[in-house]
Amino acid sequence: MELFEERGYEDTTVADIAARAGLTKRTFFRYFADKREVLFSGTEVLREKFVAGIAAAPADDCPLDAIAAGLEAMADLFDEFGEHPHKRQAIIAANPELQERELIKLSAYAAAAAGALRERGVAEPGASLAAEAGLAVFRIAFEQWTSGPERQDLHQLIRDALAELKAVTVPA
Amino acid sequence: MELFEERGYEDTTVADIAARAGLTKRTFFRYFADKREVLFSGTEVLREKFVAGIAAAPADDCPLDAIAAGLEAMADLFDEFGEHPHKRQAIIAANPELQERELIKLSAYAAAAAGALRERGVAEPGASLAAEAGLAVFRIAFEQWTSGPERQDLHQLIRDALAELKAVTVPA
DNA sequence: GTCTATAGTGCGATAGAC
DNA sequence: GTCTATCGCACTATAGAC
Repeated sequence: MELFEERGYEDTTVADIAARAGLTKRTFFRYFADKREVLFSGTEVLREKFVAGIAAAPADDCPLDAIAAGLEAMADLFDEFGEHPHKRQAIIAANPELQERELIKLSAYAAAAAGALRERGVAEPGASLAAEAGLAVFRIAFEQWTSGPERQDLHQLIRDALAELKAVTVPA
Repeated sequence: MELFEERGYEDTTVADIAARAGLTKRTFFRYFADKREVLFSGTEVLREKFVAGIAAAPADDCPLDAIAAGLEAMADLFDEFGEHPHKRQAIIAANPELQERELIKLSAYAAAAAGALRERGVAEPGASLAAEAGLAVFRIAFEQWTSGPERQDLHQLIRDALAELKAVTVPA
């Protein structure tokens, strides 16, 4: 993170990162599958919270509301991360290759969420659709949270986005 | 496509591709920003159809239905492509890096669709949410179309997925 | 067209923990 | 003595500079 903030992601080589950590390039690649992954490892906690939140949602929640419960559970974690998510997101926003990795991670979250819904008895393709729609809610809320003017409440942004999604899916 | 089908994407080098086309590696990179892009260039037509379809939707369509109209317009094109989309998708499905590129392209479609909705007077963040949800519909329908058992109707799959999405967003 | 930097891999050597 | 982490080095392919 220090190096990425100093010189930017592209101008930081894996050798630079390894040297700063007191290791060699070879060892870096023992821990991270590729250079991008260094910014994305350690996010398994988020997915676990997400999935657990879906499982713990009230049984009579509709699929999308169950996903929303998972998103809010996940949002709890962000409250404890301080400035880190904002800095990290700024780096990602500046690099298309990092955005690609971000998208595939979110896509994995959607797949996990769809699985959690199926556990609740939701059939396909409804489970996958609700999961993807829920992730759309998260993307928009998170984007507002990181790029927005001041310290906003991520939970509230998620709830607002969810209501907004429901509003655009019914005839005007 | 020939080389990718013969040896797989990973085991085909840019030099191989260039040689098969009677060109040099350097010329390949004049046409394609990177190796992956060779499978994704030429898709601008799809996005244009998509956006035009949204603009042409009935004025009283709700945002999501306008997106659906765009998706169906885009689906018209696939009817003319024969076996190509299925072959292409099989190659993409086998390679995570290609999936990343696919996701960022779809994300660009969503951004374009959100723009088209704003042209129709839909405010943010509703426009982006409807666009992302609509793309979710496309992803699921397209996935069924390419991986499904037999020659199915993409239009019908899109309509079904749309109905399914609406169903999972309302209380049970 | 040439030349170079960097990502990423394969393999073997080495050192330390238990 | 075994197991594991790091290292060193050679090598290929992408990608970009000139």
